[in-house]
Amino acid sequence: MSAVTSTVNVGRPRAFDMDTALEKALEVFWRKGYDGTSLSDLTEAMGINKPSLYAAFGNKEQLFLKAIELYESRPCSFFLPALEKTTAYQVAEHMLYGAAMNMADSNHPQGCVVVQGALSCSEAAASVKEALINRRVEGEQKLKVRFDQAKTDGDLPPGTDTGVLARYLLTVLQGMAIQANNGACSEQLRQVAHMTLQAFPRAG
Amino acid sequence: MSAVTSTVNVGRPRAFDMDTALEKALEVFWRKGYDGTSLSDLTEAMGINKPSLYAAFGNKEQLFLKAIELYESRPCSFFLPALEKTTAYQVAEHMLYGAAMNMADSNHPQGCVVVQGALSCSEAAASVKEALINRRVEGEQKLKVRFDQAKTDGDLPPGTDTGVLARYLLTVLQGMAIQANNGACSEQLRQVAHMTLQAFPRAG
DNA sequence: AGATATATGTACTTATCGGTAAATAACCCT
DNA sequence: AGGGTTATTTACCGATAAGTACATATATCT
Repeated sequence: MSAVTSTVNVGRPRAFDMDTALEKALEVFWRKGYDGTSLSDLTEAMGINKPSLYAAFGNKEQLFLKAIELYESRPCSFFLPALEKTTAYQVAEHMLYGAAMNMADSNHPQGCVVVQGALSCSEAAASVKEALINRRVEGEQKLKVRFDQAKTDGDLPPGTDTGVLARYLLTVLQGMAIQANNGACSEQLRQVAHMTLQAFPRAG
Repeated sequence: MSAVTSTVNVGRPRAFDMDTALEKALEVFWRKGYDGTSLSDLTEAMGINKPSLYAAFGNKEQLFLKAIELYESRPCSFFLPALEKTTAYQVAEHMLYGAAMNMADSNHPQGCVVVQGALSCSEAAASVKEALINRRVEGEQKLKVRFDQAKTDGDLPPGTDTGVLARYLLTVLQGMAIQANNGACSEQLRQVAHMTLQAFPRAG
């Protein structure tokens, strides 16, 4: 009776788990980038055939975007949780050390898929490149807003340019993604995190 | 008589200028990355046909590597010249402000082709990815050596960890490449450069 | 049991990928 | 003018790209 698509268990059940298949797709996109990943790479890693992929996820682009969503909502992600810390300094600290830990973790590809998934790319990938830029810019904006709050909280000096501070932090984080791709280990990234905090304005 | 390939003007002369063709190729690789660039993209931009490209430059991979060589030896490149400055601080300053100027320059693609040319890529691009990683790591090593010199010159405090300092600076520079791709303008990158120098140890 | 609905595997499509064979054109040297 | 050498053009190669048609398999609902 309902006009919306029913979600009852009718028809042949899916033979694979969508979440784990999406995890596999994320892993491939992360390692090879959008242009560098073929559908064969994806179906092989996900353990399904192309028609199943298309039926479940739409197409390559939509699969990529869903993988990015998964990436950002994973338990091991560090960006949004860091915003919850009580002071601006702690936010920065948590973000930088979280990145140092996560980006060089050998349990998954190095770096950050939002940075390296479609940086320089073909015209076919232009829309996903834009989507990733938006994610990065929105993250920077969220951090700026958090720092604005910190200013009214009094844990940042009144004269602080929160936009520059947020951009500086994001620049280092994005640079750490490149460093991780260079082969830098967590300890080396931690040292960079430590130096970065030297430039951070302490509680006024 | 000579055993080496003669360079006399024998045979039909090349109808295009190799240097300007290589500039065009660089521009395309810079904008689209190695995987994202097709031979059609290249031949169209360079104004030549595929056999001419292969005869003059070998293949796609060799053309890419030659384009990178050109990139690093261009007059507007800022990394190596900065190493010539007289103090460690001036080296850092020159490098950071040079990057701010160059990476957001709208006369060419944004960012840095050594960073974004083959970050996450297909297996076909694995060798060029390695080549770019080597370039980045070698740049970092050169900067460390320069800072070691600065330490003996007495313009860095004796306790300075030059490896960390070099890595910190490279991290920011590589992050600035991402920021430029995000659409950041030179002035915004200059602000990041300024903040970065806050964490820099001043002359002891 | 039979109808309906969804998922699956196989095989296919069209387009493009990187790369090349072969014929022709344009130069220098004798 | 003719031979030697190299560049250019056109047309092609096999492989792979993303995406799909279709027949079959497996579930629920009546």
